[in-house]
Amino acid sequence: MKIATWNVNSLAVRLPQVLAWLQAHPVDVLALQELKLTDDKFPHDAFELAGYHSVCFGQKTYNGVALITRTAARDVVRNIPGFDDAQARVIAATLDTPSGPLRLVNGYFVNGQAPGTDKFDYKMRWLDALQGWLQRELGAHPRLALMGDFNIVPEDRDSYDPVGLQGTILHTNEERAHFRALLALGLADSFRLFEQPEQSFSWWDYRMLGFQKNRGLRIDHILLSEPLTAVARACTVDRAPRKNRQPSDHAPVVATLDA
DNA sequence: ATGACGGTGTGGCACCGA
Repeated sequence: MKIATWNVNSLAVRLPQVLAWLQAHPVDVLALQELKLTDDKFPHDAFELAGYHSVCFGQKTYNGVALITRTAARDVVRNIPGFDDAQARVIAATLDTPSGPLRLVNGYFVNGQAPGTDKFDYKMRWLDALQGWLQRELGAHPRLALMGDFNIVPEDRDSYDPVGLQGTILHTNEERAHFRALLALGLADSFRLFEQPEQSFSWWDYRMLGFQKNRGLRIDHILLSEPLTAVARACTVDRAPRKNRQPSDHAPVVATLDA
């Protein structure tokens, strides 16, 4: 099976591209971030016509996440239980597969603006809460994938300018420590399970010909628990949609699992 | 040092993203 994540930067604008991508890449799971629309405007019908179920958690203008799935999802959780959050950033659900239940956690992680700001503090509190909740989730759901826009550059090789951007947002030691803490829960970065081209990124700035110059960051990730890591067969970034006429600034990331 | 690009909202622009 294939599971994918894509920050679409407004589903209202990107819906035709998402549907076209799904037709060309009929993945079993597509985790979407930055819907930028409320639940009453979510296009469930369009996904149903394409052969998909959908569950969403949106809000006006900012944030918003959804899970698009071939089979119906159950046990849907919105945001991090016990963490009071005005922003819609997490949706989790379970799929029943021939290999057993598969828990999906889709997150639009906090950006954080800059170290020392209120937004950065919020990012740290949000990451603390996520980590505690995921530890419990992993106890309850051995087959778990944590996927989404992490807004964290895990290592220097995941940035177009690791020296110039050292210590700046998405690159700080604090953010990277949180990423490693997630791995320490028993998760693996599926992208690094396989050989990859150098300078592989998942986001490029709209400005200054960022994509054309491949000045990007790898901030969209699919982390797999141990039973899923054992059956992982590939993980790739699909750069093609970034070349569309009206692209998201992010590209989809796709992981392939046996069974 | 700044702004560049794109999306949203209700605007004559500001805010936010990464």
